[in-house]
Amino acid sequence: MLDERKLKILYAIINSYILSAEPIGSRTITKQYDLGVSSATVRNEMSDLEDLGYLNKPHSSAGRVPSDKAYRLYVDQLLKMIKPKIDFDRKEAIKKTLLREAREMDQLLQNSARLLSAITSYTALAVSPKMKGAKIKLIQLVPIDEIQVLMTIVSDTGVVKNSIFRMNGPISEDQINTISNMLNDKLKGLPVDRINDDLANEIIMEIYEYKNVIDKIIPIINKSLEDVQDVDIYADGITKILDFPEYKDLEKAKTFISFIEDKDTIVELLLNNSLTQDIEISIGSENVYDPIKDCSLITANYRLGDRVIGKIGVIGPTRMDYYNVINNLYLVSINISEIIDTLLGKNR
Amino acid sequence: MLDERKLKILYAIINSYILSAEPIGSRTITKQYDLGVSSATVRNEMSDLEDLGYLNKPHSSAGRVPSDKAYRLYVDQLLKMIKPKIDFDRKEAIKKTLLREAREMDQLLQNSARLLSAITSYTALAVSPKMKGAKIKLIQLVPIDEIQVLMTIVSDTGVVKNSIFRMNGPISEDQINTISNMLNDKLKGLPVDRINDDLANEIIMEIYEYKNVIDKIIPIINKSLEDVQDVDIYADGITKILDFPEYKDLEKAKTFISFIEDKDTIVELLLNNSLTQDIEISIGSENVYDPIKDCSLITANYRLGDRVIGKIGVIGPTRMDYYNVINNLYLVSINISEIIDTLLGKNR
DNA sequence: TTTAGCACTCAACGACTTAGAGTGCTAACA
DNA sequence: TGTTAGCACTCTAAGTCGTTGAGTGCTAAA
Repeated sequence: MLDERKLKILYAIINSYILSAEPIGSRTITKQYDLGVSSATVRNEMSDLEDLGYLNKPHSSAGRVPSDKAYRLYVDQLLKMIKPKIDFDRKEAIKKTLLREAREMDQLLQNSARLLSAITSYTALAVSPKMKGAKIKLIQLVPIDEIQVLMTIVSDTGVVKNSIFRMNGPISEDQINTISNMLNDKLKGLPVDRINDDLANEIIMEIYEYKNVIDKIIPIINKSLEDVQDVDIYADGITKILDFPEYKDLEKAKTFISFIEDKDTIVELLLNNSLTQDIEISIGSENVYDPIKDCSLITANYRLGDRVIGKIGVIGPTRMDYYNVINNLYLVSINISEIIDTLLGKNR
Repeated sequence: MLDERKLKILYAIINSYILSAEPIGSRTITKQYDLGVSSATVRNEMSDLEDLGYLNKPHSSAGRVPSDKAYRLYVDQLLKMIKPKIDFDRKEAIKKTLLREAREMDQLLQNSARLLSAITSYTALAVSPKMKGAKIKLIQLVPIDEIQVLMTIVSDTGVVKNSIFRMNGPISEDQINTISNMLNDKLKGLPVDRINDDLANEIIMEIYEYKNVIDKIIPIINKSLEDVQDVDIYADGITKILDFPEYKDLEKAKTFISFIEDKDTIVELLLNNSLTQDIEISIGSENVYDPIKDCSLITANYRLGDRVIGKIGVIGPTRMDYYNVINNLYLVSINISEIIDTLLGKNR
């Protein structure tokens, strides 16, 4: 669509703007890049690029700024070239950092967010493996005392969730154990979100002698299972956004930080888009949520085996260093998948 | 030390400054408060108060600003008058809000932070019950598969901690159960921080037939117990600090937010001071940590029975609305204690 | 089609002025 | 001796104004 010279000029502007955050003029381009044409020519081309929607002018006597459309073009190009080459030394170095003091999933993800934010100097996000779609590996009830019972659920994605509930009346250890075994037999291997009323009734039929107890327990379990579906969010480098001139405005900064602080929205942000692409990028106005309509979000999946179970992401101004972010996000994500495999793998 | 008129003028200045955040001049005082003297007299008194260290001047032709010493005087006075009266309607209203969707400890504390921040319009903090000093109510090992074992520890403060570890080789369910029962017998009722090498050796002696296995498990358990001592931090309203004119400076705002984001420091901040006083206040330079040397921190304890197990707090500019904060913090804290008692109580 | 030249635009910056709030001192007063 | 009116003085905040410089867009020539 764009001829080669226009593309060259556009990329030059994007590169300069990513570095300087200041509107780029025609002379800056001709001085910094050897295009073999004069600034007047560049000026004409820039005017065309503006008409085509790739550039914007903050005001009539300022230079040009890339539009979201320009970044989109640029990023799509980038994605084609970036994937094939993985720097293995770099990958192993990242792995080493990720494993530092990370014996469990939560520390692994915490480390990932921290590392990503440190490398990229943007805000980094990570979401813990989602229970939805995960299979129950272990469900267990343990009496804590006469009326309190601890329910523990372990998923095949390595997530452990606890829930304490109280019975209406005393209940014996034997009763609890019987029910616990029963539940385990029935539910092991099932997807978490398949536990519904029908299944509950089936369980009740099976151990009818404990009907009274089960009747009381099932709704509690169901309620607990709702909580169990919760995922955790790890965010790091939230204040880094304040370093960028586009966020020198306090009101903007506040909106952004509040947005990142809101766990529920971030979960939606990360999990509500498709899980098919390895690297997902939404630029500026492509974002659904108002507070980040002048940010870009880049996310990557991590997996257990071949199943996508969670996401990590980086969010920053639209003029972010896409190359650096995409590269590192990708490296971190495949490292996470590998580490999870060694933590949980070998045994499905 | 200060005569009555000086006190009256000082309090007037503090009150005005809390509201306006702007240096207070002698005329402002005489207009807003009926002191029965002229601005010239007030001027003389203010000069004295400055010499005594209760007031500061931003520059020679500006009004005066209260010093930390002034706030300390003011707050100590306030504390004497505030405690006795508890508004029971208000207390119950707060309780209702705290209990909304709060079936478990983490939600209760989350709600507390949210509510406190909403009421006070400052940043609110809550720390989950500390394991240190808590007694083990239940410790349990469950095999997840051939080599993975889930350890669950429940404390009498209602904290549940999980830890998954892998054995070097396969281990039978019976073995795990025997060890689990053994540990439970030995450790139940003991303070978490009393589990050390001596005790480990004792346990090993007792079930010598499993020595090989126990030898492998004990260090893993010890390592896990370290993690178990971790507490969680709930923060809410971090960005509220940006609403105050004293934080219009981006660099200051950044330092503050980064400080609040650093979980480890916040844990120290909340737990490292004495637990004896119900309400603890540190004003400006009284704070140990540089980033909050122009903030005031007010904390309150919450309890299980008569044992202090955690803290909540509010942090804001030194010119905070101490009366409002102290009052609400106190109400929230006694509500938390009451709710914890009904959640865990009756059974020590 | 490209380019040199030039008039025009506009934000950013510094210099300057003004307004206003406040202080501190002095001298008079109760 | 404490209080107060009066006044000169100080200093910041806000507004005005000209200047600078980067940049554009148009025109006409190469």
